[in-house]
Amino acid sequence: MKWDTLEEEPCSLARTVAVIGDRWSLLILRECFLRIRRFDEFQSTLGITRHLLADRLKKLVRFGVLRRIPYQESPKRYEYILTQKGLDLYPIIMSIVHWGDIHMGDSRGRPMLHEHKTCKKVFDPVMVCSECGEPLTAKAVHVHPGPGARQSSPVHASAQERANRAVKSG
Amino acid sequence: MKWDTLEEEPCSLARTVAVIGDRWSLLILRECFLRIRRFDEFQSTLGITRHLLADRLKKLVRFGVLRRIPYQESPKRYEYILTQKGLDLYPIIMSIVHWGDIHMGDSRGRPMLHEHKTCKKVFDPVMVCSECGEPLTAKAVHVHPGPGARQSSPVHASAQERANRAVKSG
DNA sequence: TCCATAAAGTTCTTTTTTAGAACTGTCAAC
DNA sequence: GTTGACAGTTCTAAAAAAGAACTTTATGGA
Repeated sequence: MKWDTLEEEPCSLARTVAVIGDRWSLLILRECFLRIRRFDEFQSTLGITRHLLADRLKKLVRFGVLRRIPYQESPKRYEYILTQKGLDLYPIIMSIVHWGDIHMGDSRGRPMLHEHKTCKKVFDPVMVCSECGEPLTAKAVHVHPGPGARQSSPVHASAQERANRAVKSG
Repeated sequence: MKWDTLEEEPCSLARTVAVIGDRWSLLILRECFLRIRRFDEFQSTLGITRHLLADRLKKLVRFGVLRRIPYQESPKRYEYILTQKGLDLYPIIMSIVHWGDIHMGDSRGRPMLHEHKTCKKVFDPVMVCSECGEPLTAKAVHVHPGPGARQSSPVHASAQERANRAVKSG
């Protein structure tokens, strides 16, 4: 599969994975939510190679997740800040962190705690149904094709599979 | 950064990324939640190379996300099913899908719709605070170190950065 | 003037991963 | 006794990442 075709798949997961589905992008976004903004800050905090960092930042800007804005002239320097589209990634980041808290912890306890400014309490994120407010589980959800589904084919068949079908039917 | 040290970082995001932070793992897990279980099913649905699929399945089993169980003898055949640890990834998958629905859609509408069996309605996932039940936003959350945080260092400084520090202080 | 430092990259070479295709082993069915 | 399914493994070529040095544009001293 070519990764540049992934974002065209009729699958919202595949399309999102095209944007943030690699290790560095997720770590970069984590830093963004921790108020990191500048190239060298990302580089020294993450230990990512400068080449890859430049590449990933470019990609995130291209997809509208980050915006590159100048913070000084002569020499021109830029920083990277989350757009609204980027801020909307928060539930993804939080659910990833929460799963790690529950399933990948060591004996020392959680690396970080999250406090809700609204209620002043340390909290966990909970995913609920927008309609009834009940917590969601995989077993309580039924999935069916929507208007953007591909006609009569697997949910996100690959380029390779489409080629296979073309051969079989041709 | 070596990826095999990622899971030891004092950061729940990094630890989770060590397990599911690559494109194929996320796509494989999506298939798992759509009831795909067998090697060739994964392979033909996703178009992943057999080599990588074997590798990723092995990794997910090693981390306890999937369990490899025989479904027939002679010849022995196995299928891969989600453990509870794997099922707990559901909020991550759902929030990824939802972000794609909102931000990566095309004119045709959503590829898939989700119906909550409990209330019988098509829904969106919403992330709320476990303590007060209000929807969460990045700006309303304050992050501070927990008991498992690294002492006086960046949240998830890399092996490279630790080496740098060692050089500076040595 | 010359040197050092800083930020934000780019360039280069080596190493690791991935793609793509074919091959293996074990059985069942025809 | 040949075909086909399943669950992989092996091979080579291509792509991506690691690791380190270099570039550019400017500031701040000695």
